[in-house]
Amino acid sequence: MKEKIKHLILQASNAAYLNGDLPSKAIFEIEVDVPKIASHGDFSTNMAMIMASSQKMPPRKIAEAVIKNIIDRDKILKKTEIAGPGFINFFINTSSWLPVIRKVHNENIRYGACNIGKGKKIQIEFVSSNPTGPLHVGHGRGAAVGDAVANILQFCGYDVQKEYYINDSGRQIHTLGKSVLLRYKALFGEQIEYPEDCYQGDYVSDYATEIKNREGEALLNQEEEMSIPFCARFAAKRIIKNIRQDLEAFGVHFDNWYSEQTLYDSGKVDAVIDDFRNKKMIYEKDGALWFKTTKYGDEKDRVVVRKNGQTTYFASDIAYHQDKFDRGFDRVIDVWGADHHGYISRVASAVEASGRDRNQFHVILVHLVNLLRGGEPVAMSTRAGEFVTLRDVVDEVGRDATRFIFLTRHYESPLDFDLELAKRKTNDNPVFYVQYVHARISSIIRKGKEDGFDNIPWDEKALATLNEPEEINLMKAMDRYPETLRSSATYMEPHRVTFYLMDLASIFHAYYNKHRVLTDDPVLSKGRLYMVRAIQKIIRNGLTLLGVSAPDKM
RNA sequence: GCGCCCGUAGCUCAGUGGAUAGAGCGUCAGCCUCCGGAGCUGAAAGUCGCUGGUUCGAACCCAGCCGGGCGUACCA
Repeated sequence: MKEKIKHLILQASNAAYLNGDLPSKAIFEIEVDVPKIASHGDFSTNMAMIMASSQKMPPRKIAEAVIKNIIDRDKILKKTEIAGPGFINFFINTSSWLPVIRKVHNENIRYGACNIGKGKKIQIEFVSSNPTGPLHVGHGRGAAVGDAVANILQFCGYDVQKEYYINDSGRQIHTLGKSVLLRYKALFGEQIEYPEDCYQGDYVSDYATEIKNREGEALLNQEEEMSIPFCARFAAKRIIKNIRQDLEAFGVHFDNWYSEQTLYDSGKVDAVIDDFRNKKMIYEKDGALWFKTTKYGDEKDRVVVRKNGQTTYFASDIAYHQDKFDRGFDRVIDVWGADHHGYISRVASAVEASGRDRNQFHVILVHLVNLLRGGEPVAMSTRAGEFVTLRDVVDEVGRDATRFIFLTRHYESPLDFDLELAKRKTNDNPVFYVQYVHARISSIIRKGKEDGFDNIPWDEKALATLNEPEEINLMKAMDRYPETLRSSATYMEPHRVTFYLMDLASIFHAYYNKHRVLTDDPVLSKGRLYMVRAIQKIIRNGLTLLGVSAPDKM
């Protein structure tokens, strides 16, 4: 509907110029808004105020000229008015809202889809937790955000690939191997000092026991150069498997799992370093190799190869991001924890140095999750091995509530996640509020079938019975869904969908409370059934994009 | 010190140039012979951290302060 209004304004402005009502042809991007106050109409535009200086006319005069030239062929406008300093307010005929219901049914699960992506290949990499321990709630938030963004982008015409980057190389993996080996040795009665910087969780001992059962005491006599990598690979493999299972249980499925180690094995890291050395982007200083990230706005240059000859994480990241683009992605998105924000400029520099445009690379920073139980903070220490894992949370409060709550905030806002609250089935917990709409409508449909309303053919007369204010409100809300998705995709902000669904749910519940769908009048009942079924479809669409189920019964 | 993020109702948060700033929770007052009360209606509640600036118009943009978080490695 908003597009139609924009079209009318554009047409009117051109006509006004042609017949001399407006002196200038200059038409800007026309903004049409839904006013906050109902008395200001269904839509309004500020274009007359924006154009005042270029037209050299007072805004109200411009507004008059535009309104005079509007040709409303479809008779969607009930009236227009000029208000305040120069707003043009548009009031829509109630009957003009009706077609949205037909549209929802016709487009069905594609309702709200668009093609702003134009089929461009886009990769979104998220979670990418180190395989040194189980996923915690923070990773869960990243997973929920990344997955929802991916779904929304897909729905808006991008060709999306979801990737998990496995940091299976470097020091942390070495520490993991060492941790397991020490626990292993302890199983044979060796007196060992277990360092604080080793992984403390019980799972480390579990893997040690498993190795003991399979390999006996073979590792006791090996050099650590052999046994530590063995333990590391053994444990990492199992941890990755568990991570994958936890993510599947959370409803998150990746298209690709990419190993950091393969970047080294294939020589890509070395090749990138050589390449940039030749291009003088990498230079030697104090015995280390530095990348000139300052050239692209970073605060200081960054080390890629340490004095001791070991590469840094940044070295493989340069190769990794170059490889992403080499795989043909037009845009690359990384979802990181907010504590990594200091890393953005150096990776962005590397991307730019590789000849890509800066805005082809985008980082979504997901802020931390405070885990609470009944208002009290839950101890979370990875080192001490005391933490509630994502799996624990999903098992306790359920996948739907967990995912939905993660998406009830902008991702740059810290989030309190209260386990007791998440389990509550009240308005504290909006997931049920939204799902309840779906279940309620299913219930109405079941009841309707008993009353003989089954497979009802399309009937314009029935549709035309819809004219209650609450019904018009619902149609307006349905009409807003495509635009909500578009902005959610453009800004990569899934919480916009979450808020939309809560809003739609609220409007539905109010309607439900005031009016019956199944009435004594069969024509009216049919019309209302069309409408509620359309609402149900949107609720299901939206929840699906967020990775949340839409139950028929609760 | 420098950089990034945040500061909106008692609490948790929406709102990225428009008109009278919204929602949930909490508080108070109401609504079920009827499709699911996991629901609905109403009320009270605000100097949008502070001060300047930009303009017809600022919670939103700019500058400077004040508070909180994070980062500032030859860790990831």
